[in-house]
Amino acid sequence: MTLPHPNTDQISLPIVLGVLGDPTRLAIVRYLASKEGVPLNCSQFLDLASKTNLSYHLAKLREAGVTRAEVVGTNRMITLRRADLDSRFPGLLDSVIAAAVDDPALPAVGGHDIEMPA
Amino acid sequence: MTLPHPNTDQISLPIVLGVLGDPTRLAIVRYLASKEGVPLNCSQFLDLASKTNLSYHLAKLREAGVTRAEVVGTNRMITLRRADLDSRFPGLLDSVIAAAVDDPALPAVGGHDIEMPA
DNA sequence: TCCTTAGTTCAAAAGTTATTGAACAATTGG
DNA sequence: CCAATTGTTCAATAACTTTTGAACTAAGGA
Repeated sequence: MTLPHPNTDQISLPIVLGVLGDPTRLAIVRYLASKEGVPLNCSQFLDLASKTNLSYHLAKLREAGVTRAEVVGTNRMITLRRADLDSRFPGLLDSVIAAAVDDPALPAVGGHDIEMPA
Repeated sequence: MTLPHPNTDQISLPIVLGVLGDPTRLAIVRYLASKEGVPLNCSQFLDLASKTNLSYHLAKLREAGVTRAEVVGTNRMITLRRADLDSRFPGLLDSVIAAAVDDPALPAVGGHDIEMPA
């Protein structure tokens, strides 16, 4: 069970820009960047949209080549395709993320802090 | 007769990305970047779309803060708002343009060379 | 003034994207 | 096996975007 992803050389500039031109998806990318290395499942993003709608936005990000989704049990572990994006469009992701970090208009993931189980 | 433009601090990241996520508009921006310093009028871009449609795309770019349009007689002289974009989103425009220059899928402005009057 | 050039505006049509809820599938833990 | 968890798919709808042609404005040159 693997999900379809474009190869690095198939990643399209206008498609990536179009996909990032949505506040929900930009918020997802910003959060992924802030947790780089930590694979996150889809439920992390339920602050941003309904489950169904997240499935849609996460599929857009994956199909554009911005994220990778690995199936682990019933979870999809989502990561940024940073190395692929950096090699395809040098500097682009860094500048987008830097700008997104400073954007107060973007919705936030996890307004309340992560709870540790007791 | 001046056209409405956002202030630098009103330029929105998702709106800019969304506006650039269109091959016609990305081709316009790429061409403007290749002719930086030279103000171009709208007719330069008629290779890319009909006059009416260009008016629409150029308005989108202007309203997003990507370009500036100055009214000179019956012409609108279009320039990239590079300094404003660089200050608002450092590195973003450079990386987008660098990637766009290498993108063979984008439509070209002026497939034939500019004709000098005899 | 009349004609041309440059570009806009408007309304309609076509196309695309986002959002929803209900139903579904697959894995895991009890 | 059963129930819960995780996420997808589907069809419908709503909302937005793109494209078009016809009509228009405004400036400039003959």
